[in-house]
Order: sequence, then structure tokens, then C-alpha cells
Amino acid sequence: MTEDNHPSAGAKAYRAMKEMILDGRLKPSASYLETELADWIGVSRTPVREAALRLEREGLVKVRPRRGIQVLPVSAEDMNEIYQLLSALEPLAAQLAAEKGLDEATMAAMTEATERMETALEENDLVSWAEADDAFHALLVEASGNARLIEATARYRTQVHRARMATLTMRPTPQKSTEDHRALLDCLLNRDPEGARAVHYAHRCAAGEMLTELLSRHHLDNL
Amino acid sequence: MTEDNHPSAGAKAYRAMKEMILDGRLKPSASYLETELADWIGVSRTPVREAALRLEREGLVKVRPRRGIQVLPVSAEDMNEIYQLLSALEPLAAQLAAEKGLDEATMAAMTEATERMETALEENDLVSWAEADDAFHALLVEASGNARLIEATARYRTQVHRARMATLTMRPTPQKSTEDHRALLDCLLNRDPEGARAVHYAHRCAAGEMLTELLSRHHLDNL
DNA sequence: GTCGGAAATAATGTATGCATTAATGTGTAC
DNA sequence: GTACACATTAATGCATACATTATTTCCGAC
Repeated sequence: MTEDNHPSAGAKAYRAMKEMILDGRLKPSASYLETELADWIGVSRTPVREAALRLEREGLVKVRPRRGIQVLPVSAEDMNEIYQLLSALEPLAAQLAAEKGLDEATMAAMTEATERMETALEENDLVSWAEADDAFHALLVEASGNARLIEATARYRTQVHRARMATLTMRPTPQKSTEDHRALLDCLLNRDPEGARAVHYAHRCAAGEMLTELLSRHHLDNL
Repeated sequence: MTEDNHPSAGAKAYRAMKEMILDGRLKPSASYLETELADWIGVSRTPVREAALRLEREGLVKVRPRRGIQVLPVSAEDMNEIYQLLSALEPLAAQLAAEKGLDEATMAAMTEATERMETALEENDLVSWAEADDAFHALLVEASGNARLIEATARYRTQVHRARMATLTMRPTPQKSTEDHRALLDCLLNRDPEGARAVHYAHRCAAGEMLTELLSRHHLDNL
């Protein structure tokens, strides 16, 4: 049957389903049966069910009794909620990271991510820019050292990713955004917690407003 | 408005396990087998496993392959992490609630909770005080209208509850804390988002420092 | 006597079958 | 013709059986 059983089937189902949602193979608002997904992934219903429950907790799907596992569309209102949260959480991460100080590896990685954003901006390579931006934010939260904070922000990453990708070409050139990252990095290196918090809070609020405005203006309510 | 009134075995297992952790029938640091819990609750392993995975996601237990489901002790460091998060999340809730304005029912309920805190303080009834305090915070977050914010804070409620109960008799009389609530309520009624945020942020920071200091001073690392 | 390896045991992870339940379609009655 | 009810069908939720794997114990060799 399944010859590829080295990683656990539960993790396989989770990753497969998440990936399928992310790349659009499972369409927003559409519903899928447990059996259907199980066949498709190559595992039984149990791990699929497990994964569905987990994805439901993460807000990506809704399991509706007898009506299938529905991929939840991300609305402008959802992104507004998420950005409100991230505008509280990430500045906290920035503050904590500045208080603790960055270790060598993190410092290098964040500097590198910032430079990648700057060069991508010059070359107008928006996809590379977004990737570097994602990496920067992930590193920042990691650097806070607060495991629960890391976990909480990770939960929203895929949804933010969907929205960001959809709006990448509509948004203005991320000049200011890139400068914000450089400014935050300076605060981190100078061990200035209050500055880091303030800079990143402003950054997040601006990003959130820009994104939700874009989404509602373009009626992107089904990401 | 938790509609988890299903007679389903899954919900039953979840509630039973959470309750057993909360009231100490399942002891911190101890491990329990899936079969054991299933027999004890009166369902099969499947819903127990489901509940265990959910509780692991909530940080209450850790499922360790072949070593059972371990009830995680809450350490001073854990409470520090949680209070850092809540110090970011709840002030946001206060701000959003003040921006939106409270509906009649919420306004009444929060006013009532505040009054209960005040009378409980006069009568030195710490348990009632803590209950009213919990209710106030829950109402505040609900009033933010941000579903993800509500969900995120709910996740830490049981752990905070454990720590608060353990330290209830050690802490100084919550005079200042009660006054803070009254001040926050005024900000909410006056529709003062910035004030609400600031007042509640200060409140949360103070509460967090007090609690973690108490926990580490009394070496309460196994709640 | 101690260390290493192999086998047995026990607990998890997965699959499957069964029963419950909700949804839909058809038939009959008004 | 429409509405309501009953029956059929199909999908989930749960339980149980099975397979996988890790841990521990025992035996043998050095």
C-alpha cells in the first residue's frame, strides 16, 4: 500500500492539507470529504480527521457535520482581526528581543534578511522581497524567546501569507516598509526595547491598514 | 456563548480531562496512559487522543510517545511568558472595546463585576474577588469583538487560574488592582481607547510582575 | 561482572468497521 | 400544485483491532 511511512501519517496529512490549502488545490469556500482527502493524501481517515481538527483550531477550515471540511475564505474582516493581533504581538516580540539582545546567528540572519529586502526593492523583485520580509518577521519573533508568543504568531502565518501574495502586485512599492525594518534592526542592535517596540508597532499598524484597505477596495473576500 | 453542549464523546473527553487537570485529579508532572484515561472517563481511546492533542496545543499537557500524556506543571517562567502575552493582548482588547463602545448588557455585566470586586475587597473575600476579576477580564476581551483575540486569551485562562488560586492568600490586598478596574471601566464608558489601553497595560504589567515574583519567591514551580 | 545485543512487551499511531444522524428525494395527501 | 413526512442514503463519530516502535529485560560473550 503506502510505501512511504517513515514520517508519521498524522504529520503527513497535516502538511499535505495545509499545503493544498495554501497553493489553492483546495479552494476557499469549497467543502471536501474526509474519505476524499484520505484517498487523495494516501492515509486513512483518522490522521485526516486529526489534521482537520488542528486546522480548524488554526482557523483555516471548518468541519461541519455531514457537510464536509470547508476551507474557510479569508475575508478583509479576518485580516483586520489578524493584523490587530499581530500589531500587539510583534511589537512585544521586538521589545523582548531588544531586552534580551540578539545572539550572533540571529543578528547575522536578520541583517541578511534586511539586506535581501533592500536589494529586492532595488531590483523590483516583489516575491523575493516578500520572502525576505517573512523571514525577518519569523526571526524577530523567535528572538523574543517567548515560546507562547512564537506559537501564537505562527498560527496566523499561512493566512497572512495568502493575503500578502494576493495583494503583492497591487500595493505601492514597499519603500517605507523596508526602511522600517532597517530602523527596527538598529533598535535591536542598540538594545533599545522601547524604540524597537514603537518602531515595530507603527510598522505593523501601517501594514495592517494598507492591507485591509487593499483587500476591501478590491473586494478580495475569498482568499 | 460556548455552544459546546454536544453530547459527543469528543467534547466529553475534552471537558473531563480539562476539569481533572484544573481540580488536581490529574497531578502536574504525572503521566497518564490513553487507555487509563479512556476507562476513567468512559469513552474509547479515540476521543481521548483527540482531546489530548487539543490540550497539548493549549499547552496544558505534553503527549510523549510511549511515555504517556504528561500534565505540564506551570512554572514561574511559564507564567512570565503568559503574562507578557496577556499584557499585549488585553490592553488591545480594552482599546478595541472602547473604540466600539459597549452594548447595554456588557456594560451592565462589567459594572456589576466591578462592584462585586469592590464589595469582595471590603469583606476580604478573596475567592469572590478572584471570580469577579476573572469575569471582568473575560467580558472585556469579549467586548473587543475580535474572535481571534478572544480565542487566544481563552487558551491561557486555565493556566492563569491555577497560578492565581495558588497565590491568592500570599498576595497583598488587591486594593490597587480593584481601583484599576474601576478606572478602566470609566475609560470604556467614556469611549477613551488610548486611556483604556494605557490603564489596562499598566494594570497587567503590575499584576504580572507581582505574580511571577510571588511564584519564584515561594518556589512554586509545579502548579 | 559488565556491556552489548536481541527479543519480548507495552503503548502509541493508524486503519477499518459499525452505528448514529443528518440531508435529500420521493410519494402521498390536502 | 405544494407541503409535509417518511424512507433511503451517505458521511461522520466512535470503538476496536492491528501494526509499528520504543523501551526494558534477559542472556550470552568478553
